[in-house]
Formats: sequence, C-alpha cells, structure tokens
Amino acid sequence: MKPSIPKGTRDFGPQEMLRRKYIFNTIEKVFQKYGYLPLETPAMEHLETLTGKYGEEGDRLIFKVLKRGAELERALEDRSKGFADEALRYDLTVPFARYVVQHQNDLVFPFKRYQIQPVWRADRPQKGRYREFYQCDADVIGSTSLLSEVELIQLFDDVFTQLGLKVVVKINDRKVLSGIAEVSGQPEKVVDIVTAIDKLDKIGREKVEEEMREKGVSDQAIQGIAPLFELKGTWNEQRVKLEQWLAPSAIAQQGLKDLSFTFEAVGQLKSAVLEFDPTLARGLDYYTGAIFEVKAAEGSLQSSICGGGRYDDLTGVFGLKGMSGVGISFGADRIYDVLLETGKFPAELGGSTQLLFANFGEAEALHCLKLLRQVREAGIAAELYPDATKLPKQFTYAEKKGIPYVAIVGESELQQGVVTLKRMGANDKGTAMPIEALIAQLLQH
RNA sequence: GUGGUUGUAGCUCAGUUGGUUAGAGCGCCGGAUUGUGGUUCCGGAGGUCGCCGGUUCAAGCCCGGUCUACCACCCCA
Repeated sequence: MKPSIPKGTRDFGPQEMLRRKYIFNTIEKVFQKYGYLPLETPAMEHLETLTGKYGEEGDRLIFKVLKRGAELERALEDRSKGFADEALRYDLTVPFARYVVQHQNDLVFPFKRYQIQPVWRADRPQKGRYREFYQCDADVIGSTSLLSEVELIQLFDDVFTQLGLKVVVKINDRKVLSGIAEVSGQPEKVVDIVTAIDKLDKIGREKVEEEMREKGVSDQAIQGIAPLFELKGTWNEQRVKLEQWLAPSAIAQQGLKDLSFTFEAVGQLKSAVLEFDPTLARGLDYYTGAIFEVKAAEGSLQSSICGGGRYDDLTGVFGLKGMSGVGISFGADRIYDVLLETGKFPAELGGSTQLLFANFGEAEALHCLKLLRQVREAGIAAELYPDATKLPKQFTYAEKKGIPYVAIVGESELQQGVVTLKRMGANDKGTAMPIEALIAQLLQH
C-alpha cells in the first residue's frame, strides 16, 4: 500500500520541527513571564462537552469519534442517540472551562493558565488552514478586571517583538456590537447583524446590507446601522462619534468606556499597533466583552494569526456561574507560515550537531569515543560518524546536516595525541591541536 | 457542507490532432580521486503517468468515479 496521512494533517521533519519549537518556546517563555501556569487536557472530550459551544457552524466542524464495540452495535439499531459519544477537542478554551469547573475547589482564583496543544476541525483544508493544528492559549478566569485585557495585549506585543514580526492587534467589544443592534431597533438580530458586518472589508457595504436583508433584518434597522460605515480615524476620533450615535444604549456606553480604559492603559507598544475595528466580530458564540484578532503586518497571509476575547459565562453551562474570563490564542501554524515567508527565522536554530568526528576504523573510532565524551561534557553537541567510509562521504554528511566542524582523528593524529579540526567551508585541510584546545575554540562560538 | 482547478522520476516541469521503447534540468548512487566535501568530467539507477473503471485496434492525453493538494463560498488559527 501507498503510505499517506489523513487529509489536512502533516508530518513535521527535523528542519521544520526546529523552527516550530522555536515558536513554541518563545511563546511559552512569555506566558511564564506573565505568570501563566501550564495545563494539558485530553485530545478527546465527551461530545456533549463540546456541542453547542461554537455556534451552529462550529458544531458541524467538530471531529466526532465513533462509538466502539457493543455500544456501536446498539447505536446502529437505535439511531436516536447518534453514532458518536466522544469528540476531538475543537479549541483549548472550552476544555479549559470544563477543567476549571471540575477542579474549582483546588484552584486559586483568578486562575491563569497556558496551554499549547493541537486541536482538530473537520474543515475543508486550504493554505494556512489545516484539520489538525496547534493553538497556544493563555487565559485568566475568575476576574472581570480590564487589567487582564491590557496584560494580554502587552503579551501579544511581547511575543511578536521576540519573533521580530510587526503585527496589527485589532480590538472591539461585543457590548458595542450589541448596542448597535439595540439602537437599530432589532436587538434580537445581533448575531446576524454582527456576522454580516464582520465581512465589511472583504465584500463591501452593499453586500453586507444585502446579507442582513436576507437574514431578515429590516430596512429600517439597516438604515440605523449606517453610521457604522462612516467611521474612520483613530480610536479617539471614532469614540466621539460612537458615543453620540450609541447614546441610547447603556450597554454600548459601557463597552466604549471599557475600550477607552484599555487603550489608555496599554500604553506604548513595540511591535504591535493596537487598532479599534468596529467591524471585528468573530464567530465564536461565547464572547461577551472585548474581542481580539491579530494579523501580520508583513507577508502575504491575510487571515488572522491570533484570536481571543472575554467570555462572561463559559463555565455556566458546566454549573459554575459568575466566572468571567478572558483569553487569547496564538495560531502557531500560521505564524510559522508568516515567519517562513518573511525570512524571520534565525539562521541557526539550536539542536543541531556542532562537531562531527570522522570515522577512520575501529581503533580510531574507539579513541574518538573518549574524545566525544569530553566534548559532550563541555556542552558541545557532537557525534561520531558510525561507518568507516571514505572521507568525502563523511564530509558530505556534515555539509548536509549543517554541521560546522569536522574532527579528523586518523593514524597520525592518534600517535601524536591530537585532533585535526576543520571548519566546513574553509579552504584548508584543518589544524592539528589537543582536544582541550578544540573544546576551547568551539566554546567561543 | 456547496462549486471549481490540479496530479508525469526524490524535486521543478516538458510530453504534438490519441500512435512504437514516456523525456529534461536539478538531486541521488558509482568512478576519475583508498586522509578532505562544496567546482569539473564520465557513467548509472530511478516511473503500475495519483488510484479504480470506461471508450478505442491503440490512452500520460478522451469520459466517469474516487483520493490529494489548492482556489472561491461557509467559517476560522
């Protein structure tokens, strides 16, 4: 049979893994620096834990796991209860909420956790869109303070500064969006109105209005939303107009106040530009306050590389009320694509061998084994070529693996108790020296 | 989930209106060079033309299905 892997999944080769680990390590270090603690949850959750949390569209994309054995036989006879009982996790936020409720008595609130694990979606794959991909989440739950929003924005900035990537952090507040629906006269149509205006920059004003009409939003309400399309400029400029327009809505005023606080408190950022975007909506049903989205300001990838937002009652469905939380999620796979395209990965990523001992035969190899130990104890990544093949082949091996130094220990070196050190790429035959000198030289790099 | 494009050597791609034994470049392996790779020269291996079926005297080429990657919706990291 022909070897292959499921649609939308990928293997990650050594070169790719070094780069992926660089991203994960960078993000993880920043998470820890901001006081978040690690958490892992199972790949599978009960199906009912996940269904109904991501909206109608989201439910369709959940990867369901078939019942097994006798359970499956029963399900085939009585179809009323469905064929699946478990499901692969769709994101890290809902499993986190489940965890918080389940372990509420053991946790210290506000609880700050980070989680770096794969998630699965039964989506149709495209570029930058996979069925299995990694999310790197940080959430704080058990506090309504806007300081958390501020901290998370600064965390975005910190990570992308370390990765050397310029980004735009877009922010909006669901309360403002609710206010817009309220003022338009059809508050019950929030979701339809919001998902339509989310597409504004993509399809334009006319199509947005058309979509709202199709969803049953009245012409009068659509007219009421018109001021939204006129908004432009900085946050402070837009705020003034929004305050006037949305004056009748108490909830919108609260949203605007929260945004003002956040903008003010965030202060100067290094790599990110914080931008208010009144058309930013995001699909997930559970967001209630601030919502975030990050896009790369460099490269050609137009889709978002991070998302996030505040959810007031995610734990409610699991039986724990009044637990507000806010979180963000880094899309590692998309960040990878952007860094690769823009050439932002460091040229040398640790983990690869620094020194290769060429193999000249059994006696020499056994001697090299001792030298290897010394070199490794000094903290230098080194290896011995396993076969006594001819030198050109061993050199080619070093070149392909990107090993910068080759140690040559043949008959004459063995007798003199030295090692010939050759730098790859250098146009010479190398220099003979004692092993101690070799170690000292390599440690300088 | 809807509609569309694609698939030929490890990689990038040629392949005429359907016509004998499917090609090139790069890479790989061997030799020139048994202690010095990256240059050069010489030689070699490697293909069920994505898979299954159909039309035809004859299919890499036409038709149907299927899988994959990709594109547009939908949605999203």
